[in-house]
Amino acid sequence: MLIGEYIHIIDEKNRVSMPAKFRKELGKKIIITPGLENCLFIFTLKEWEKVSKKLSDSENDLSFLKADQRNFNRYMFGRAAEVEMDAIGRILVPDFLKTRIGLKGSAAIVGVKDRVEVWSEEAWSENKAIVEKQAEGLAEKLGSDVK
Amino acid sequence: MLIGEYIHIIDEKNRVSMPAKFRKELGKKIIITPGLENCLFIFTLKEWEKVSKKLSDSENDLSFLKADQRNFNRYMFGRAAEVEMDAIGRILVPDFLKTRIGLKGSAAIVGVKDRVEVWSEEAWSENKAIVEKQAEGLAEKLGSDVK
DNA sequence: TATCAAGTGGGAAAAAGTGGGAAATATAAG
DNA sequence: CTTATATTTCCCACTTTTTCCCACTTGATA
Repeated sequence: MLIGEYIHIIDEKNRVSMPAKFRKELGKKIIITPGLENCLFIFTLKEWEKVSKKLSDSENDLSFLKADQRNFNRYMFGRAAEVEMDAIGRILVPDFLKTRIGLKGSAAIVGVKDRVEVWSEEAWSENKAIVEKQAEGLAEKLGSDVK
Repeated sequence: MLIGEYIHIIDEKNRVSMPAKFRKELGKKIIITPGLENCLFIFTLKEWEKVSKKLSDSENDLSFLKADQRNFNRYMFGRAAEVEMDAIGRILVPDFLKTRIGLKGSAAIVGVKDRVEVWSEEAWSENKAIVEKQAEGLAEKLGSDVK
């Protein structure tokens, strides 16, 4: 399972180290796409397989209008890139994705179960602050509900 | 069952000894996450399995299409870490969790049935004082009620 | 007092992360 | 088509962090 947050540098060559703890699960090749809320999504090839199948499945219950769905698919597929890690676990972030989330200097690499998210450090801490407030109610469940 | 409180030092390498009495039940690998009221939760892998299954929408492969779900998953998984005990029962507290609860110097390690909580010593004694007061009131109420 | 278990501290080795140069490839110009 | 220039890829080296191991201390026990 991909969990935890790591702050890594993105260098002048657009390289970012994947946390060592993620590497085995991610594999050599990964898919990177624009995400939601100003971050990027990274999927394993396997996970991407699932996701893309679901997204393009006309039987799905996404309750999108067709035009919306087409546009969303353009968004997800049109800007997805397959990237390969180098020998020491770094990936190359394509320029248009980097620009899209205003990435420079430090990036937050966050494991979210089956996917990895890439944030600019600032955006990540902002999002954290917001979510923390919202999540207090939910978090209560975490402590007491579970048996 | 995990019970009792222990005050242990967190050293400059962010290591904390798990109380000897907890070690067997916790196992070698544990999951540590932010908890409620400014403490950290430690779960066994088994317990974590339950918690995460229950709280994340794992039945839905496209849970990332829902904003609430996205943020909750970030909250759940993004700030969790799997850590392994060293040969003599210490764990490494990730920096971002240590910072979150203002941990330094001494930590209170508290068994709460099937999880362990980690507090900064000060926060723990404050919390204890509050709870104790509440408990007195509660007991009094119970005593006078039952007649 | 000797012994054992638990907790603490620290040095050395290994791993992870970062930076940069050289080789290979691609792009553009003549 | 060839040469020159820029970009990308590959590899090596440095630095920092993490991990592993050993030793000391304390307190309880026999």
